[in-house]
Order: sequence, then C-alpha cells, then structure tokens
Amino acid sequence: MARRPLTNPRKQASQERSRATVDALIEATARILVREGFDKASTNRIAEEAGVSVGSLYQYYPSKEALVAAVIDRHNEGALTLVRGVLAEVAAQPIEIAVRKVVAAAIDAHRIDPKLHRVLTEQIPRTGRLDNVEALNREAYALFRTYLEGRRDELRALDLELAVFVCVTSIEALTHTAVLHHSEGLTDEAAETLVDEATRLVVRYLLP
Amino acid sequence: MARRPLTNPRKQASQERSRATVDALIEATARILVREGFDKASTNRIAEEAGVSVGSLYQYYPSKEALVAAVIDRHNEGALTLVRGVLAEVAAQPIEIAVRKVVAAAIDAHRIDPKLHRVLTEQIPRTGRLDNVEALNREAYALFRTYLEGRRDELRALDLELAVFVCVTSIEALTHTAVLHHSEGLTDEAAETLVDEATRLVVRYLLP
DNA sequence: AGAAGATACGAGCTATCACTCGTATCTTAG
DNA sequence: CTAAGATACGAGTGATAGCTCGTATCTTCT
Repeated sequence: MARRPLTNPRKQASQERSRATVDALIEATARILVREGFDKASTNRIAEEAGVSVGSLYQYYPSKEALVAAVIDRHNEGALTLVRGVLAEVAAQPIEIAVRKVVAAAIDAHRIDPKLHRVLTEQIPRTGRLDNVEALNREAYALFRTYLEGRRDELRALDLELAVFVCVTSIEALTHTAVLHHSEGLTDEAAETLVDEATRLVVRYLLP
Repeated sequence: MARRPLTNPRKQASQERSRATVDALIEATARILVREGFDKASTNRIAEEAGVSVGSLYQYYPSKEALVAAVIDRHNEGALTLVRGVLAEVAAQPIEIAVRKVVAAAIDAHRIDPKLHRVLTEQIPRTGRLDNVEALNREAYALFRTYLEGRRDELRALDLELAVFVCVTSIEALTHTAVLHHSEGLTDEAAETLVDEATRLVVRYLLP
C-alpha cells in the first residue's frame, strides 16, 4: 500500500496547556516562515521558537509538512470566511455592485497577512498537499457560481462553468499579484483603482 | 559582504565532450524534476541520472540551485521566443485579432512542457532566484505595452501601465490554470473555447 | 493522597545532502 | 610524440535534517 505522507495532526490536544503548545507551534512556524523562510524552518528551530521541545512537537504533528499544512489551513480559514461573508451579503444585489464587492473582498483577503501569504505561495513546495487549497478554490467557485445562477437572465448566453472559471481565475490573479508584487504596500487609492478595473473587466465580460 | 547564493554556471564548456556533459546534466535535472519531484532531485541523483560524476557536476554548476536555474532559463527561453514572435507578427493588426493570437500563443507556450512547467511553478521554492522569471515577465509587459501604444486611438481612455497589468496578468492566469490544472490534457476544442473567452474578456475591457 | 494517564523534555540516532579534492583519463597544441 | 591543460571521476567529509524514545513532570479522577 502506498505510504502517503502524513499531514494530519496526530491527536487532539485535550488539556489546556497542550492546546497552548499547539498554538505556540503553529504561530512559531508562521513567524519563522515569514522571518527566515521555508529552508530555515526546521523542526528543531520551530520547537525552539515556540519554546517547546521537539518531542512535544512530534506529539501533535507527525511531520514538518503537517505543521506547515496547519499554518496553511489556518491562513486559508480567514480568507474563506471573508469570501463567504461577502457572497452571502451580495446574493440579492445587482451584478455590477456584487462583483465590485467580491473584488474588494479578494483584495482584503490577500491583505490579511501578505508576507505569510507570499511565503506560502512562493516558497512552499506543494507536494501532494494541495488538497486543502483545492478545496478552498472549489468552494470559491461554487459560491460564485450560485450567485451567477441567480442572475442568469441578466447575463449573456454563456457556459456558466466556464464563466465562473474565467471570473474567479482573473480576480484571484489580479488581486494576488497586485497585493503581493506591487511594492509590498498597496495604497488604498491604488486598491480602489484596481477594484474599478477588475470590476469593469469582469462585468463587461459577463453582460451582453 | 553579503554571501549571495551563486546561481550562475561556473565556467563555459569549451570542448565537445564537456558541452555534452552540461547538456546531459540539464536534461537529467529536468527529467528528475518531472518524474520524481524537487525533493528527490539531489545533486548525487542528478549526476547519476546524467551518467556523470558529482565532481563533474560541480565543475559546471556551483550549486544545486544553479542547475535548477539553468533548467528554468532553458524552459523560459522557448516560451519567450514564442511570445516575441507573435507580438512581432501582430504589430500591425487590429486589436481583436492581435489579442486572439496572443492568447493562443500563451496557450502554446504553456503547452511546451506542461509537466515541467508545473513542477517549476509549484514545487520549486523561489528563493531569491526569481530574477530571471521577473525578467521574462517584464519583457512580456514591455512587448504588449508597445503594441497597445500603437493602437492607442482605438482604446478607451485608460492608464496604459494599468491596462497592461490587467491584460497580461489575466491572460497568463487563465492559460496557465487551464493548461496545468484542467485534466492535464487540454483538448484542442477546449483550447479554442478558452481563446474565445479570454479574447472577449480582454477586448471588451480595452475598448470604449 | 495516590494512581494513571496526559503532556513535556531533549540527547542522540540515522539518513541524507551538498559539496571537495586527490587522482586518472582525454584533448590539443607545439 | 609529448607535455600541459581540460575534463572526469567518486570515495569521503562535515553539517544538518527529521525524528525516536526513555525519562520526568503535571493533571485529573477516585
């Protein structure tokens, strides 16, 4: 049988202090990833930074990969919450306004912890473990798709699946690139301009 | 003084057989990256696969990173050539047609060696060494910008820099994602549909 | 209080990696 | 032909990584 790499936590922390240990580990990992990069994030180094022993680390995470996966999950959680919220809020609103808010939310999501996000996307070798990231993506697709379905009569004739792909991919790429690569600090003004542009791009694509 | 990691080849191969060695090394590296992934691509393993000794490897590349950089450069070369060609060909043509051809070229570029491209973008920790990738990006920007400048009177009033960013980022993201993540083998038919969609997206964004 | 389980510790094991260097073989110029 | 430079070799070195396990401390339950 295939020895798939273990990336799930080993066990649930049940007592108070162990929960603190787990938290310390995840936070230490994130901190080291940001400050020193993926290469320097050895299990020994992480344990040290967390003020915890390596032994304890392995009580909760079976591998370094699992620890990084935990950081990714926690980071994604925030973004997903944001996106879910906006798409709920926007459900009954007209396309132009909805898209605008979605784009703004995408920017906010990338602004949550840009440095960490950058390390996560650029430095972490994604071997096997893209499952969770893919799940996030799938949910984003589903949410946006549901919205478009509700407004189908306002759209030109199009393949919904395809349209969702085009919109989500474009919005993600634009906001991602703008936040992470354009001078590390996106002005609020620049962000607004970006919202205008991305909105125009997507809306004119969707409408007849 | 800062010890910047050496990623340049160590010396030029002057004799015939040494050029063969260098080629064998780069090809072996690419093969291992595709077949076994970045983790398994140790210098010993690469030398073995190339039918060459580790010693010889280090005659030409000062580090593993340098070797991977060489693979990236070689891979990018092909893509860039393609894009350059298309933008030259298209220089005097109307926007709709030009954009269509550019999108098609972007798809072709991603189809050159999709498996390698995927490993290169997903598994390789991009530490420091994005210089070359950035150079490629910058050239793509410059080329497209030049085209748009020549057609300025047909465009709506817009910030050229920004428009280039929006167009290039979207096209890259759409073609990249479509080729690499949608079932590994993009049908010619699906590719055509994608060209239609991406073209519509970009053209309607640019025109008044 | 005391026992049993949960949590924490960290020295140290094994494996592997990037890389060196002394030696051998091949190529070329004189 | 011969010598000097170019190329190739690969066992070996030092460093570091991930991870284990025997032991110690803390928490909870009776």
